Amino acid sequence: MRFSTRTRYGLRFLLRLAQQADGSLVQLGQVAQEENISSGYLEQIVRALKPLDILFAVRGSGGGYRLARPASDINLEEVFARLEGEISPVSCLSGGKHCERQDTCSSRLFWHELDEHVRTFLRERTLQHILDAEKAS
Amino acid sequence: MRFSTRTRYGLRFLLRLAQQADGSLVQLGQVAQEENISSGYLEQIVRALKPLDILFAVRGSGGGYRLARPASDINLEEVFARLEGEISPVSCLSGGKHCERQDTCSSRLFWHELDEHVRTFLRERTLQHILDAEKAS
DNA sequence: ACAAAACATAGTAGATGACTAAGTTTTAGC
DNA sequence: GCTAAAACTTAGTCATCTACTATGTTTTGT
Repeated sequence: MRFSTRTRYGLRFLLRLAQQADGSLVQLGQVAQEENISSGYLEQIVRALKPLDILFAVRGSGGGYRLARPASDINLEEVFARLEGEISPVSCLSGGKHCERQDTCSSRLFWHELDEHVRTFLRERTLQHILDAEKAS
Repeated sequence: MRFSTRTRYGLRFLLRLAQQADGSLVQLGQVAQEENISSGYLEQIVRALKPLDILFAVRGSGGGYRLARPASDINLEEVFARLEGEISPVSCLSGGKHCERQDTCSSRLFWHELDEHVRTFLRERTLQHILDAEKAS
């Protein structure tokens, strides 16, 4: 049940942007250096996040990224679903896939509950929550 | 965050044993056939569960498996930890591994919370719970 | 003795994860 | 306009892991 580096790096990147309370631009290359992540790899990850409309990018020299929405308005379910591909613990819960064992499967309900449990946790947590928790500790 | 077939098949096998309310023996080959799982693969999985002392095996002709403890006494955390290898969502939470970013890592606390959230869910759920939930639906 | 079961190890093909390489496009500053 | 710095994009690669298969050995009821 391990999350990929994609998700971990992506989260770190977003947190880095969220830390700029003034909404100033942050360059991807700088984050990559600070966090010891290959910048090429991080670019792929950031690209995967673009369709979510949580990033605002300025191209060209002097450009960079900032959050397109307040950190308190970006929950982790959407982010994770995008980066991880699928959050569901088992494939029979996702997409339109139909499992022929569906009717007799005694564990299906359990997987569904676990799925909901994790989703709810992620949905209720925003980037701002993580920042606040960090400060509090 | 997908669970492997190891865990899914292992869970199905245990549920199959739990269904024998009278504690009668169930053969691995039979379960493999019923559930459409390769018996060789299922054997590996079952072997991984042995150190947990939740299985009682009778060898030789006419042999089979049954649960060594009541289904209500087998929680899913121990089972999953065994089959999945590690439940933790990120490696810096598991084992003695030390992450050099530990002190400055703003997401570490979050990962820890998520880890605990899932573990608690699994710990509070037993094989019996799953059977009961199935009957109720 | 034989068959049926549990027990055990090694090997393998395909998928996936985690990147690297090699570009193109946009824009600020000179 | 030229240059440099940044965002943007695609394709390829290497190693690890998943999900098996193959091939046994050992135990035990009949």
